[in-house]
Amino acid sequence: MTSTERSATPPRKTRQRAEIRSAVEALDGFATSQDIHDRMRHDGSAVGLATVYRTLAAMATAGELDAIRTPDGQVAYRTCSPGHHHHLVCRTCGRTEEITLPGLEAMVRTIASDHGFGELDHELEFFGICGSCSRP
Amino acid sequence: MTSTERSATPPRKTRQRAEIRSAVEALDGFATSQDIHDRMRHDGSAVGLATVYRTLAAMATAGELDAIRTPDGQVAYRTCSPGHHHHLVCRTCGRTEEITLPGLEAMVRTIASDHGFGELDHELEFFGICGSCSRP
DNA sequence: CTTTGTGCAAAGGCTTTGCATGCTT
DNA sequence: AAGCATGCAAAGCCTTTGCACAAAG
Repeated sequence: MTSTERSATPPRKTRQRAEIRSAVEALDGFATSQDIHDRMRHDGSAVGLATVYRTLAAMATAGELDAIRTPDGQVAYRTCSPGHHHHLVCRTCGRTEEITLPGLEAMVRTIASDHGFGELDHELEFFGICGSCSRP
Repeated sequence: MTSTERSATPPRKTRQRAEIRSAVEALDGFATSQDIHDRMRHDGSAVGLATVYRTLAAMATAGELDAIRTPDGQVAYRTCSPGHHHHLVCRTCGRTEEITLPGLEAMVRTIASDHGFGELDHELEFFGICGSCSRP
């Protein structure tokens, strides 16, 4: 059931995968698979949409990308340290800022293990109204 | 654009709406529109799925419910919790535990205002694997 | 009586999947 | 040569929407 593959075959090096990686790394914010596909086509590379979906999902699973869900339900990816920072998204203009919550990690880990939970996935995004939008 | 209705017509009192409200309030965790629809049918009430979707969305907009998105993209609702607590959801068995993150509120508020953000909506749910599921 | 809510079913949008072919190893 | 990766298109899934009827105010 659960993916307990011992050592999955390493991904093959293909032109598409390389281009997709470049496209994602060129982004500074979050982008959906379709956004990335568009960007790539605009950039001259021809890659199938399905491939973009598959590759991004795989990269996210491999921990190379972070994936979040936008309020309207789309999946957005971003290259970022799978490390410890989250995002503050303005739900009016969409502007995104990175934030760090010092101490949160430890706090959560403690509480989680306290409840017997493991493999904690801290999907943790904040949505608010940024200064420009709240002060007309 | 933004819903700045001065005082929209108050919602009418219908049997369906009452039943939907009961169903949602009877839940302790999160439930999708379909979950609630199932529960209701199981409970003997006949309400259209579309009505459940519409009603829950309306209640969420009205601030009577909180809505989050599960990792797999569905919208889940819960009755607005009076206090500041969040949830730890097992992504294998679905079991939900309430957790409190002492100090988080202040932490977030500080950081948010630091970035000029207001009306912070701290939708903050954790998904992990509970003890029973990780230890077969 | 007028207006909003409900039901059913079809449409919509994002994402996944099947299958044949191409390319990596 | 063998097998994963890719492409295309079709299918899937959750959710929304149109329209006619029933119910609330």
